[in-house]
Amino acid sequence: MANGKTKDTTMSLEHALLGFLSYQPMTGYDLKQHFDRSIYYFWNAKLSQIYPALNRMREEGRLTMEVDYQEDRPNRKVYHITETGRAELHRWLREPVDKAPIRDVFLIKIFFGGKLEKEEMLAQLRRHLTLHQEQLAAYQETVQKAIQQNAEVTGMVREGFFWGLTLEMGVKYEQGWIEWCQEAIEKIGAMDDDQ
Amino acid sequence: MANGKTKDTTMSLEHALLGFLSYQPMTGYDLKQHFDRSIYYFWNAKLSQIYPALNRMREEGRLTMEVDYQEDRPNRKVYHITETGRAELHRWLREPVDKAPIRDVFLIKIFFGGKLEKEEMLAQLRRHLTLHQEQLAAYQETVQKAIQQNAEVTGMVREGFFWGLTLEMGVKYEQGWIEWCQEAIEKIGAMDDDQ
DNA sequence: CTTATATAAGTCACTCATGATATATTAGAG
DNA sequence: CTCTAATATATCATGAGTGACTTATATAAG
Repeated sequence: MANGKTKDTTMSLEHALLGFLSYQPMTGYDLKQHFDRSIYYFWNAKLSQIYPALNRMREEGRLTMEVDYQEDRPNRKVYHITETGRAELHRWLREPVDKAPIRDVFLIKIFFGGKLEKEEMLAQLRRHLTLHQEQLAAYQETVQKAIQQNAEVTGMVREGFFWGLTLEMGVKYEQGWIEWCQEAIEKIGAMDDDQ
Repeated sequence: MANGKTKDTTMSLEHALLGFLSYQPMTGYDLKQHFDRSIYYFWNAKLSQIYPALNRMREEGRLTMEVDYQEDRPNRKVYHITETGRAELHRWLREPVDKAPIRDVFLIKIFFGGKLEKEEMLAQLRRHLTLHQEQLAAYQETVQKAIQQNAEVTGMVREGFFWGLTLEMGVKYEQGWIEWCQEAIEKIGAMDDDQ
């Protein structure tokens, strides 16, 4: 308790917002679109979380806000990152981070799977296999192209490389689950029915 | 809004507690030990979460509580699963579940990695590679043995099979990360320094 | 002789995140 | 001609989870 200020080492949402605002000024609504179109598969937030976060960061001087008056539509509150904000983003990006805990409800159901009939368990596994296969296909089709296009249009080649890296992790993750589901289905299929 | 009661479709912690209590009656403290020694790598909880959860479930009739008076130690509150509790556990286990979202802070840092110097990025990746290698080793040594022993001692062979399945997923998960980190380090190493 | 760990039970304040709801306008589909 | 989706902002209730703290006693390690 020597340092007094605990501040924050995490605050992932706020830093993700800073990250997008470091590319260009945006409204809360715009930011939500960016989440939904790029990092949604490993981080996302509702508008009800984004707006208070922007206000907090404005109070801390990491952002400034400018009102874009519109006659036919609701006014846009456009947020700009400040130098303080950029410095904080860079500080946070360099800071080491622990690996994320898994926290998967499905694995609890597998762990206590001995309580279920063979067929009930297989139904759960087959359903999950399909979900992961669909997600993999989505990554390889939709997201892949979205990232490529964005990198080309904006000319952010270096950035595009890192966007691609996260996508590759997503692909690897889904492939792992698919393999595991297939192996598990095989093993359970080979089990004695009375066991 | 036709059904009135929203109740719960998730409530994973409560059902995990029911799962362990379906093996044998236990105290809150015992349950915490079981979490820490088996499913901690994909689900865990603090005692401050477990105690209120047990009280809620007792009020709902899924558990009964019996006080085990001790002279030299604090009294033990031993929780027993009821028939209602067993039925609810079985219902929940059969219920289909969505795949868990990834939610990994490290991937946010990778996504905005274009802001960092090549060496800063490599430091992050090397550190993460080590973390996942250590976790993999822990799974293959400690956890593997713990599950095997428990299955043998308790004679829960069928259960042990499912415990093993979750561990295999843990291993696959870590292997995926390790491969990805190695590939990412290689690619970044091969990048032009001025890029 | 002191400190740390294990056993055993909790409470309380706080953060993070979700879901529901409100308000206001326009463009487009049925 | 009505209804829905999209644009844009925001509040409120609730739930899940963490961390700090409290109260005891027994034992093991330094």
